Amino acid sequence: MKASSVKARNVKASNVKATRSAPSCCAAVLRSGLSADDALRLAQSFAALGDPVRLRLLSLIASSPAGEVCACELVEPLGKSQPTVSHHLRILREAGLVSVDKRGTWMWYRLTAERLDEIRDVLQ
Amino acid sequence: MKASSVKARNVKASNVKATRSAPSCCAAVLRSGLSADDALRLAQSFAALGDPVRLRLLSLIASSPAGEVCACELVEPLGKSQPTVSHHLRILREAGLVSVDKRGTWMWYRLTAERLDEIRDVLQ
DNA sequence: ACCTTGCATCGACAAACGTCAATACATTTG
DNA sequence: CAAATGTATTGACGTTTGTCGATGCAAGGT
Repeated sequence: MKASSVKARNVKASNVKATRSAPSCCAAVLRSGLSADDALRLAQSFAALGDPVRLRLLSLIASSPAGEVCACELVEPLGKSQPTVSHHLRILREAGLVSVDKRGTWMWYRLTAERLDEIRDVLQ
Repeated sequence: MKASSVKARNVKASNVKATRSAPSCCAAVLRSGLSADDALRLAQSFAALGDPVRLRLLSLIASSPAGEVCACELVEPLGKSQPTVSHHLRILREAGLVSVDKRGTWMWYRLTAERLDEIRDVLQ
């Protein structure tokens, strides 16, 4: 019993700065140890998926026959304002989950399959 | 004021068996349409994964040889307070990502593989 | 040039979240 | 019983997040 309760109480210390390189490796996170830094980066990816509007955005883009969707087609089906949709698309972009191609006035979004694969593998 | 109700003796554990729960199947979300309701439920699961502390908790539990870990062993390695760890464990529990077994004074946590599989499949 | 359209950014606001100290609860032990 | 220990809950706090209206900014069409 008494498992180390008298240990340092305040170890706020996130002294972790020795970021392990090989950022994309971290496969099978659920089987090995996970550093605080790795956990933070990964959590940001999952957080990007942790919103219903963003999931519906991904779904809309994914189910497009052409593999890409103009941003102008993403506002109405979601029932959110245009700035809100733009905001969510930005988060997906920054998380590497979608890429965008500007053609004329239009922004065409498509999924980034590699990133989705990476995230999926983490849960393996 | 979530007014947590029941005292989770054995937690409702996995009701996921061969078939998915009642709501809907929502497999391969990224290929078909996603209703607002489905998106909300799914987003809650991803949101549960969207925090570095919770990812490290899952990692610690997953990497345990016995397949389960006493909550008392999860506080110190995270450098967070006991209430904070308890809070995160609750979120993981409610997301169905871990199950808990109370033995004596101790709470033993283990991963819910089925739920992790479900979530992973959604990204397929 | 003007006007129109598509999209991003800004500013503000409420709601949700992560965190901790204090406290309550439950179980084991003396 | 009482004391001790492992966990959960409460209450409070600062921070982050989702949302929208207003605005800015390109690019096209007239």
